[in-house]
Amino acid sequence: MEVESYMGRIVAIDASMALYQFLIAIRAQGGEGTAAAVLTNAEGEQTSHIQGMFNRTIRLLSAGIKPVYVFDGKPPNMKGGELAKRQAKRAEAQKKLEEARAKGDIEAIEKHEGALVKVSKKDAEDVKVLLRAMGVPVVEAPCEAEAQCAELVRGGKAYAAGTEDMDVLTFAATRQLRKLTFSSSKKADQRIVEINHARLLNDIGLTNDQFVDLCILCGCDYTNRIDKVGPKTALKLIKQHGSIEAILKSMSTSPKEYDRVPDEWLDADTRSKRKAKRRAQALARLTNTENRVPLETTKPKEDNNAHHQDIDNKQQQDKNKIQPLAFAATTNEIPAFAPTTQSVNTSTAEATFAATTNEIPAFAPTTQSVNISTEIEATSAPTTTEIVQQPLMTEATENIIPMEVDEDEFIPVKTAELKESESTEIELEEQNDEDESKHVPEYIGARKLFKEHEIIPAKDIQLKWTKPDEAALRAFLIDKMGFAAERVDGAIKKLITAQGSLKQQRMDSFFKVLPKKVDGNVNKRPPPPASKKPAAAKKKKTR
DNA sequence: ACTCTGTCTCAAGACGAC
DNA sequence: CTAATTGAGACAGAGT
DNA sequence: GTCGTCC
Repeated sequence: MEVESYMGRIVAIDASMALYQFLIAIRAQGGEGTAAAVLTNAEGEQTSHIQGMFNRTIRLLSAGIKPVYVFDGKPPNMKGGELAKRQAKRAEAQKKLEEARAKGDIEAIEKHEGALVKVSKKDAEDVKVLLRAMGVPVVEAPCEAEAQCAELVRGGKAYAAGTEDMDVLTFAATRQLRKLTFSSSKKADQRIVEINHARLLNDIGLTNDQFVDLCILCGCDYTNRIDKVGPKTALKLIKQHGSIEAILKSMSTSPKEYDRVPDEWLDADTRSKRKAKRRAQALARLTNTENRVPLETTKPKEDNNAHHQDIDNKQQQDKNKIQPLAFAATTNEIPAFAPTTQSVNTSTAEATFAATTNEIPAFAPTTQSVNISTEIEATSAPTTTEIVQQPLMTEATENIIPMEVDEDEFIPVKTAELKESESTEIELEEQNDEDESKHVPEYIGARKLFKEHEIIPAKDIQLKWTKPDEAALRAFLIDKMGFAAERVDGAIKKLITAQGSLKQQRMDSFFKVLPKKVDGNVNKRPPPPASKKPAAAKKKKTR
């Protein structure tokens, strides 16, 4: 769509997301031997986000679009499992950044700084001050901003949610606008993309409930996923069975498939049964060495092997330790750091054989190691990095051993090691046993978050665009943030003009009764003028 | 040959003078 | 503890 | 359109 189509429309925007992007994108070019950095005022406070928000808002208003900015509240409870991963990642970036600084590696510094960008509470507060002075409404969401944006649209307070994040559709926003930054517009791929929720559901032939399930299957922020189920398969399964429950039930008839369902998705009962079974298998492995015999030897092709080596080496250099380990576990390849690297090329088949045999009961060679690591990550507390690395390290090392050690002396050694790692794992599981009985399958929690997210009802929100407070703006931007007075004055002039012309209503509101649109009436006929095919409306998220 | 998933890497604003 | 990403595109590998 | 600059 062209910008002009949205003249007079109210658009709800996730402010935190926007601020984050400004902080990443708006940087002063580093001089000689200096990394690019965010803009700051004399006190060293970040100002990039102020600059970005100020400009963009004026731009939107000038185009006749009325923005309402929605700020995040408290994060939802559920992100617990994911949280640990993110913390680990962040800590890693922090470390790398310091290393890069020590070495004076500009490129690396910039890269890792980008990964550490954050929007602090203060940054958000500053922007709220700015927006209020501009006469633009601000909404403080109790929880996730995307959910609140969706509510504003559903409740008719806004025409659409303006965000790149597909989650708003899962939150059932009536409409989403993407690429709202019509910068030097008119180019085909610069045009605003409108996605209509009802039409989307109609096109893919799902109810909203099913659509939510589909999004969960494809992978949302709140849950693990079923291995080997991506967008296509998920859609197929939902169409076939109608709900996640029905899909799980159907999968449960095939042990191989059911094994892919993450523990967290099972109800307490099934879950503890599965764990008991795992424990039994672990014990059996320890006591009965004959179990190690059967397997399928998947021979890697020579050239593939070379390729993986290459990747491993690279990862070892510039990635954290968890990743190469996980990689190795998944593929049964030998990690590059392994002491026995030399023998890899000559006896790949043997190595693979050994790795597979030691580890895993014949039915699912690759998934189990993955499951184990997920499990540990999910159950471990603050000290994630340590806990995760230990067992994986033991595992990986142990995979190597058989190549060099004689069977006879190998068995006792290996048993001892195994015992150690197994016990760690079991211990971790047991820590969780008290929660076990009240465990609710993860996908149900996610569903609840999408459908009953904490929000302020749209009817309780009044949005007003008022004349800017010129004095307040000058005080804030010039005196506090150190912006150039001349520029600010010029911008304020634009702002006043834009705000003034907002008073004019949309043309069609003079002769049409429906004010905001053909709402949520599911599958009512799609409005004629809508964008081309919302084929781009595939939900995808992999984290 | 084709389809799908999983993984990795990357980029992420806007103004205004020219 | 305060912080937080996201999506797209390219590509390899598994499965059919 | 590109490019340097915004703080």
